[in-house]
Formats: sequence, structure tokens, C-alpha cells
Amino acid sequence: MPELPEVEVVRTILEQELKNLTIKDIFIYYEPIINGNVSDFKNALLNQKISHIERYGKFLVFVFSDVVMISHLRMEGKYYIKDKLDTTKHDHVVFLMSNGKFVHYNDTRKFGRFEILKRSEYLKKGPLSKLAAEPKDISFDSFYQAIKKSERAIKTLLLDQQVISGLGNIYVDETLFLSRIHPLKKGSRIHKDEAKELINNAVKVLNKAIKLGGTTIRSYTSSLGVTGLFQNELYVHTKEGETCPVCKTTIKKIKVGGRGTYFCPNCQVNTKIIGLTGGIASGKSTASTYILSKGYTVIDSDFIVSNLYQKNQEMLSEIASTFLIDTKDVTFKEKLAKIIFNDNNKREALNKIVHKRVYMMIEDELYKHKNEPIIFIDMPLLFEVAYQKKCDQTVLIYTTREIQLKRLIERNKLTKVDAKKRINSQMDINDKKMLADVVINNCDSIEKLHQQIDQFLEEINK
DNA sequence: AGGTAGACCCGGACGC
DNA sequence: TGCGTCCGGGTCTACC
Repeated sequence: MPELPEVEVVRTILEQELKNLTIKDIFIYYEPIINGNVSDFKNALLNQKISHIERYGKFLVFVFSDVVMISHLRMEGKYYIKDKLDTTKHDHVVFLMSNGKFVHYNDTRKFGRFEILKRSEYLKKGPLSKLAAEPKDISFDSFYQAIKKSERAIKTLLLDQQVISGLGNIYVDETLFLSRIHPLKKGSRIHKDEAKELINNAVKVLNKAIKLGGTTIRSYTSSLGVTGLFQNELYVHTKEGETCPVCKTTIKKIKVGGRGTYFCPNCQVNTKIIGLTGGIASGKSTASTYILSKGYTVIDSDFIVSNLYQKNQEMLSEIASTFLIDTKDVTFKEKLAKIIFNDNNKREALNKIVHKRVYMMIEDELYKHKNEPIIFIDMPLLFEVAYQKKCDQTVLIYTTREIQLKRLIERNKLTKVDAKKRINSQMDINDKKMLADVVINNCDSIEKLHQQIDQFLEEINK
């Protein structure tokens, strides 16, 4: 199956053999292989001289003076150059060249396609206009933006020629394996550093394959039927049931976007993200401490926030200029709290400044723990900021409003009025109950709380 | 509207 | 041998 490396080998050799030759005749044996009108196709090419041959992703482009012929080999397209017309069962198009040689296009499954476009617009119209750059040329930002905004599986994204071009099924599996990324991981969850690794590894995989394809091609003399040696160098693709070369775990096969997908379940983990939340004074911290003691990573968003307030000068100066307060003042946080608790617009403005930084730090934490199958994110305002869409599951630690109020007054030494205000600044706990996937009732003893958590942990590990 | 999943094309390989 | 099923790159279509 020709992928970018094979297509590049074919391009090099075809250009070598056909440059500056003129097409003298064309024989077409299977018409659907031509996109558009067949006689237009012939007329456009007859007596035209090949100036050179380009390649974009897996597309070959034969460039003539006024037109180009785009050729895609799809699954099994091959070119053979022969001294006489010598068609076999799967030859569908033959070009007679001005040096008397016959260029045979052979394609067992007839998936390949030809198309004629004007030389002046072939990059603006047709299949090449939508093609993204290939790994070695792609701008990191455009690639990262494209995957970041998508909820599609990273495997599907890497196969999408509009996201990055030149990678086929085999190369994507190999690239993901080298990058230690699960094929089903959502694009939006790919960390910046992972995106960099993906590009680097894709370049590596392709270069290696070009090298190996290049060595095979020398054994072919007049034909260009490229098979390549890369299949001997695969780590995971087609290796279902064999052991991972890194960790000896059995390689698994699944389907992603209808494509057979091979990966190592130990090296390539798709972390399950569980959002842990609760109303203020609902017992969420007790729960998260317990989960932590069971060996799970719990990312504490409150801790991240207080860290930002202590250390992130850039954020502090943004707050200072937005709210016109002195962030070096020891009572600054109390003053800020007062401002936002009485003004929804101001609270939103502060959230905007703080949240984007919190999310980035959470992503960094997730990346640090990317090999763990389950990670909790402890976030009091999870539903308020709609973070559930970034989680696989949400757990609410629930108590009644009455217990919440009582605990808050005792714990924070607040007046009833102030405690109520705090509670009211959050979403109603009963509304949260509706949004949560799992509700853990903490109206009773700590033992009962632990018991329910144990049960939950058992379930998610099934 | 824009993103996404699935059908489609085709014949060889493989399992029963 | 014969029949059914699977595979796959890019495009098209249908569906939210």
C-alpha cells in the first residue's frame, strides 16, 4: 500500500524517466478511474510535454505547460515502464511516450484516480487545495490548533489529510506508539508537548520508510512496483497478540474510525478523567484525601489557584489593572473576595483571568501522569465552569443545604448571613445533583463516605 | 453551519 | 469450491 514514502520513491523515479518526454497516445481500459470527462482527459494531455513531477502528501502531480495531471495511487496503484504495450489484468491506463516507452498504470482494486486541472489553479482548486502540510513542513501552531479544538480521536485526526498530510493507517499506528499516545485519546486532550512528539515521530517514521523504500526500489529495474521493507520494521501495526518491543505487554487490536488499529495498552494509556466536586463544605476534601490515600492522583484545582495567586506575577498584574487594587496589600484577597461576591460581572472577569491559567496547569499535571489509567480532578466549581465536558465522568459529594450551612458556620467561623452568601454564590447543590454522573451521599458518617468511595473505585476499575 | 460518523468503491485474502 | 466477511484512502452524504 503506497503511503507518502512510497509515493515519493515513485515520484523520484518517474521524474527521472519521464522528464521532458511528450505523451503521444493514451489508452484507457477502465474509465471510472478518470475523474471527469474521459475525452477531455485525453485531449488535455496528448502531445503535451512533462515539465516535472511534484508530490503533495500522497498525490502525484505531473506538470505540463498549461495543465497538470493529478494521480492518486490510493491502495494499490503502481506504475510500470515497459518497452511495448503489454497490459495485464489490472492495467487501466497506458501512456505512450515520445521515446517509445509505454507507461502502464496498474491498480488491482481500481481505487486510484486521475484528474486534470489547469496549471494556474491546481493548488487552489480540487483535492490539493484542502491538503494540510506534511509532517516535516507543518507549522506546529496550525497542527496544534486543529487537534486542540477537536473531540475526535487522535488517530482519526492524524489520518485526516486536512489536518496533516501523508500519514496512512500503518504510519499513524507507529507514530502513536512512538509517542506513547492511545489512538482513542481525544484531540482536545493532547498536550502541547505530545503534539510536538507526534510531529517529530511522524517525521521519523516517514524518513525511515523513505530510506527503506529507497533501498528496495533499486532491485526493480524498469518497473516501479514498490512494496518497501518498512513492513519488517513495524512495532505494533499488524502485531496483534505479539508482545510490545518496549514492555512485553500483548499488543491489542481495536477499531478506530472504521480502521484496524494496533497499540500497546500499557505504553499507550487513555487516561480516564474523573471530575470530583461538591458544594462548599460538603465533604469533598475529605473524599479527595481518601482517594489520594488509595493511590490515585488527585489534581487539586484549589491548590493550583492558590499557587497562581502566590507565584504568578503576570496573573496578579492582570488582576491589579482590571480591578484597580494593590495585589501586594496583605488584605488583597479579602478585598477581591468582597468585590466579586457582590458583583456577578466582576466575578466573571476574575474567572476569565484565573481559569485559563488553571486549565493549562491541569493539562500539565495530566501530562505528567499520562501513564495512569485513572486521574481525579478535584474542582469545587466544576459544573459552574462546565468542566464536565472535559471529564469522562463526574462525581458529586452531596449533602443537604442545611448540613452545608451548619458545617460552613462551624468550620469557617462565619455568620449565618455570610455563610448563606457563600453557598448562594455557587450553583445550587440540587442542580449539581442533576448534572453529576455519580452522587456520593455525605449526610452521614465518614465511614459511610469511605464505603461509598470504595464501591465507586471498584466499579471504575472493572 | 460545522463537525463527525459511516457508506462507498473494489478485489484479494482468509476462515469456515 | 464456494460463500461470506474483512480491509482500506479519500470522498461523499447524512446526521446532529
